[in-house]
Amino acid sequence: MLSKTTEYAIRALVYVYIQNQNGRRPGYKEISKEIDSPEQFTAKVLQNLARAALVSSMKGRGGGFFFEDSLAELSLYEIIRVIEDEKFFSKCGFGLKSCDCKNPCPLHNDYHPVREGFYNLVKNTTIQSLANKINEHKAVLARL
Amino acid sequence: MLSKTTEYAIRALVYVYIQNQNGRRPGYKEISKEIDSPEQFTAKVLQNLARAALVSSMKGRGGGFFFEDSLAELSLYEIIRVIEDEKFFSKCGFGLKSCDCKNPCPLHNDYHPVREGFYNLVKNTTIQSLANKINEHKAVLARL
DNA sequence: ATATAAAAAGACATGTATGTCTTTATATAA
DNA sequence: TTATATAAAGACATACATGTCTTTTTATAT
Repeated sequence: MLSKTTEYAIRALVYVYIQNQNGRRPGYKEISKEIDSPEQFTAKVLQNLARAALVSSMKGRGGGFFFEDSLAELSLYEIIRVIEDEKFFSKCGFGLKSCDCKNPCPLHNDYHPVREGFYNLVKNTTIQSLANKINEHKAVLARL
Repeated sequence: MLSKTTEYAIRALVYVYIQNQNGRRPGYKEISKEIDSPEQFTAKVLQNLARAALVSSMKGRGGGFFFEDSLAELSLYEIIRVIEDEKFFSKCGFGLKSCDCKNPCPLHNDYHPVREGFYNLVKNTTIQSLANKINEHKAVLARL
């Protein structure tokens, strides 16, 4: 459903958020090790996220990745929008150039609610909500 | 959600089925024109479907693609299984190597029903049910 | 100032999905 | 039996996702 790149992005940001809560700014080497993702590739992904201002970074000794304290909750939707291409949420599941309830493809009526379910999921899920589940030991960030 | 290849496969098979009902065996040139897909690539896709015995084909003059009369309903799930890789329906949405209700990733509880919804969709939708919607003018096969 | 640690950047490598072109095999019609 | 129409097959091309390697820039510590 999500691309590997997006998966890395989400896991990385959740890790960054949790470490920030501990007063730390992790670098990409630490991050990739903790979330079990390729180091250099993760660096690229974080670079893109920083360029899109979804996360902040500092170069140099003691630097790393962090969220501004002022930052609002960051939904998975906003991450997907930066990395993939949000057209997923409007695209016809059958591959037609145009398709809606008025002029449906034969899959539309059944596909639409599934797509909406995924849309609601990524709209309502945030880096913070995921981090909370981990902090409460209700889930884990990586499993090797 | 579905790859382009799978979309072509489904649209092609629906067209084949409808034409079979009219006593015809369409070839890949006709099929690709009618479903708006790349001609040679569609030929490859149909070739793979025929090799997997999801559809039958006849070479030579008057040949083309068709379903055996004896054939049971063909679900989208069976097509996906041949073309993509069915692991989608068990894969962790967060990218963890293992993830289930007992040992969940932080996305699991919300993602699981969405994945199940898609699974039920492709399990319950068949080439025949899609063709029926088109025959009843409740939907269309292509829109250019 | 200099060394060090970190992100940023650019070049390159690999794999997979998607797509095209040409040739071959085969069934039917004439 | 020859021509024709068709699927099958193989080689090639392109785009994008994924991943690695090396160099550059920049902030901090000493």
